[in-house]
Amino acid sequence: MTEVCRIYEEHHDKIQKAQEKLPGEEKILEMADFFDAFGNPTRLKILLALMEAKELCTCDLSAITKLSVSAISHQLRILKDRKIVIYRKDGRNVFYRLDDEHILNILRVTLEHLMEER
Amino acid sequence: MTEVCRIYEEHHDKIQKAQEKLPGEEKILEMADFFDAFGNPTRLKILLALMEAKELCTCDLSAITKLSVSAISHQLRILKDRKIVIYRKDGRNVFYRLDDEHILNILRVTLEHLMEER
DNA sequence: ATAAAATTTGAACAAATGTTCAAATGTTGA
DNA sequence: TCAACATTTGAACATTTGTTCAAATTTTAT
Repeated sequence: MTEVCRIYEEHHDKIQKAQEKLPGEEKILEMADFFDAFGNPTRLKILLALMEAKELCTCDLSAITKLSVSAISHQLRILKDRKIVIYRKDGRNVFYRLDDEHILNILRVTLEHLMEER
Repeated sequence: MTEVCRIYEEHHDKIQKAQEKLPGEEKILEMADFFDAFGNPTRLKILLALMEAKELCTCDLSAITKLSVSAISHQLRILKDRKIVIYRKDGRNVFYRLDDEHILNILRVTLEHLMEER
């Protein structure tokens, strides 16, 4: 499993340094979960819609994305659990927003990146 | 499938505007694939290691992450296909790097975000 | 030429994911 | 109190994903 190539000696310092600087397993799982939340078309549509509209209820999101209310609700739960959206109840509606400026930022930087031709 | 709640009328403009501003399906799939690449612990470890070390070969990455060379290679293929890393062959080694500054940026912004207590 | 080294590839398999459908929950207005 | 509405939830199911293992490639050194 952890074979090692011959340039191991040569690269030893580099490897050790990188290993030390790697965040702990727990932090890495948290970070992967965070990115994973953006890495699904349905969830991403929700986030992009919230980017435009600031605040939308489950039903609005279903209308915008043309996906079932149930599918949207299941995905909203994941986004909620991962602290990517926050919600506010008003009567029988539940309104969702992006959690903070960072989320908006990450979406913006990435959109920008993907818009560049390569 | 596409039920509509009673506040549809009230939210109609908001919904239409959000729908118009949503990127096309293809762009959304591309963007989701991009994020998805970061959303897996193994791939994220690879990226974080490359963030520190600039350039590493398959075997280095296996040593740093303590995962099998084969597992690393499979994941490197995905990162390569999605233009997140680039590679350079040197003899029997293949050296990988982050594709560009944007990738580094997104990793930095996200690390920063996750480091904030909430 | 040949053997060893570094990496890639493909098949197989278990685990995780995302949608659908039906039912449950909570809320409002009559 | 009841019916309609908005949302959530759970089970089921097909699809996708990620690792392992063995075999194939490619390159170097002898």
